[in-house]
Amino acid sequence: MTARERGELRKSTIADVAERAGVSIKTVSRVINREPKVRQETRDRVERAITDLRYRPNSPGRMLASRRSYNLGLIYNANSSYINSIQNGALDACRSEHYDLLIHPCDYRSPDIAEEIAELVTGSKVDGLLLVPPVSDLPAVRHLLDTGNMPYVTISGMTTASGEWSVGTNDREVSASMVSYLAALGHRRIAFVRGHPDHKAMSRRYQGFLEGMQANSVDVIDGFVVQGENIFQSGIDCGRRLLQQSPRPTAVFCANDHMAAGVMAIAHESGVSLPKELSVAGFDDIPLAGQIWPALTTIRQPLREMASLAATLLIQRLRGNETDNVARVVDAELVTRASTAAPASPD
Amino acid sequence: MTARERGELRKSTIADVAERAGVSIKTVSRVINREPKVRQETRDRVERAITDLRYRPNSPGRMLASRRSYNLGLIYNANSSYINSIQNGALDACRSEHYDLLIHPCDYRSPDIAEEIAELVTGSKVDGLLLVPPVSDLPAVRHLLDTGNMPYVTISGMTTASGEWSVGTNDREVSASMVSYLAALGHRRIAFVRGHPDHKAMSRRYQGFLEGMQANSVDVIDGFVVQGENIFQSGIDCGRRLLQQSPRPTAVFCANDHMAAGVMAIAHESGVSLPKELSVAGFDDIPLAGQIWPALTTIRQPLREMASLAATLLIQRLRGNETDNVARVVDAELVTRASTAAPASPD
DNA sequence: GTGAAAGCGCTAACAG
DNA sequence: CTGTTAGCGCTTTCAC
Repeated sequence: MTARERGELRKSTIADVAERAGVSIKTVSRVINREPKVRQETRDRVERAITDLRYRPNSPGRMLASRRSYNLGLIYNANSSYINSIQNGALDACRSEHYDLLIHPCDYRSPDIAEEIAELVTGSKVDGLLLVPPVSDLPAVRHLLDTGNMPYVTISGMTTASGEWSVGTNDREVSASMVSYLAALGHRRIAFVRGHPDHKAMSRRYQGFLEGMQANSVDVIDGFVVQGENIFQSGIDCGRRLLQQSPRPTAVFCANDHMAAGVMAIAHESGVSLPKELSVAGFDDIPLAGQIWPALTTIRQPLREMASLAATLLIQRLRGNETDNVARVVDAELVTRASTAAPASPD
Repeated sequence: MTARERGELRKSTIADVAERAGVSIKTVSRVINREPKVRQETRDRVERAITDLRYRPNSPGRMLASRRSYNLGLIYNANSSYINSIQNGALDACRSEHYDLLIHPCDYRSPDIAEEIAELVTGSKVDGLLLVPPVSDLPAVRHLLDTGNMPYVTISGMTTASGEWSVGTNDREVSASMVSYLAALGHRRIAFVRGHPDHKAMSRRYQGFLEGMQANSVDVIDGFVVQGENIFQSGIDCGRRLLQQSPRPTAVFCANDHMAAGVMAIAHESGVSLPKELSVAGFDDIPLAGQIWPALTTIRQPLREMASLAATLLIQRLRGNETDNVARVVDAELVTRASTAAPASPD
């Protein structure tokens, strides 16, 4: 009678299982790890013992012996509002590959951020890293990734460094297509609210705006491009500045949804009717976009899918399945809702 | 010359540090773990060696030997929209106590959810659990917690079981005070949108609504209490039903902010002006609440603080600092914004 | 197919 | 205050 059967608290170990099944611990290990070379009859016997004893492999023991944690580390800036989707995507992949996710928010202005990240890998808490901007764009972090010999994949990062493992999206192209959409509605006075300068993706969106304007032969008007900071309040501020222009823009394209919500709030407050007098468009398609009124036309950045793909790539990398194409791009798509319409009085 | 100094990839171990500092590995261990009884001079020497060798303690080694993971597991339902605040709160506490957070979303309808959770603890991946409803309210999970001998703290859960480690909030009382606030504005036709029946906290909010109505001698009107499901769309549905009543309610109190946003959207769409013709109030104070227009009057549920407290309690529990008062309550507070006002034509 | 032996890197218990 | 010894529970290596 084992300790377990006597109702004692001691967890059963691989040795208990081996004894009960009448095999060696190595064989139990093989069964646990789904190794092929075990006779079916033996496998069954071991599995029965495992069930009977309610055996569950001890994670630290396995980690120590195998030198793998089966954990991925998700590194992000502490107050990112996008982390939810990314996390969910990463979890989607982890779940199917039997990995766990250790989340590690950090202050991207902290001086020893690279040290902190390195410790996760060097201390064997995680096998690899998933990184999100702006943390992933920091020089110190770049240097760590380039030289530190640690498996990683970035999500939505700079995508400039060659050989970098990354998953990105087509910010620029799709931003241009938003401008085309607005132009097709008849807008000629189109404003743009730029995103935070520390986020490289934001510059790409601005580039896309410029390209779209040019492609549609719409002039970029002085004072119609304003600098925001990605948050709601800066949308309010930028919106106020834009509404003071005369003539006003008929459409505002914002580099993210939070700022678009701010622009809409100030428009409401100023008695500017949406979308009749002002069309507003955002970028990201956060949940808010569908829940404000009028519902926001935006661009769905497939963050969850991107993160899932990133985690899958990372796990492949950890397994040594080297792939040639390590920089992947997932397409974003235009989502038209009620916040955009033809301008009331086309030029 | 050590391997490290030769630029090799092998990570240095406690033995390397001991050798370099001229002490035993046990002394190095003491320094790492901040144990008191080490002479300052020795400590300095060890610390220098650690720096020189870029030594970082191997987590699995320490986990295996100490039988602790220094990880907390955060268990929540996969598509919870509140998890962000909770996660951040838990991380606040973890960070200062040198714990890491392993996140574990699950499908609360899954039959083997208890097994899944048990495995985290039994497999020594985490030392203790932080649980959020509805997962924490499931009978199978309750049973596991009651009998499984695993350290845990629930957040915002049932708070009925005595002896349960929990952090809750005063949903009922504060819901009543929202009614008092609306009544003080002059509202007499107050509607309520109930939350998802699987969430116990939602029933408490409804109870609070009823109590508030009674305390203010306001009648609960037939057809003014409707059943929602916590999500935006159900707010739209419930709002539509309420607006069809005649006379209409002058105020709608919703059991959460998502539903309040839905009510506001359908009001906008129906040309009902907010807050003049209809006041809307929510519960939770999610980021959305401040970003819709008009900004939503709601109740700030201090989820982040609650989670931080829960994690702190859990860590105390893991350290054996038994506390008498294991059920804590953190007060929620009324946040008045622009979505509520005196009714246009008081009865 | 299966097993025996040797660690993985650390801490616990105790000895000094 | 410091060191020695003996594992923690598993995988790895290699032998059979």
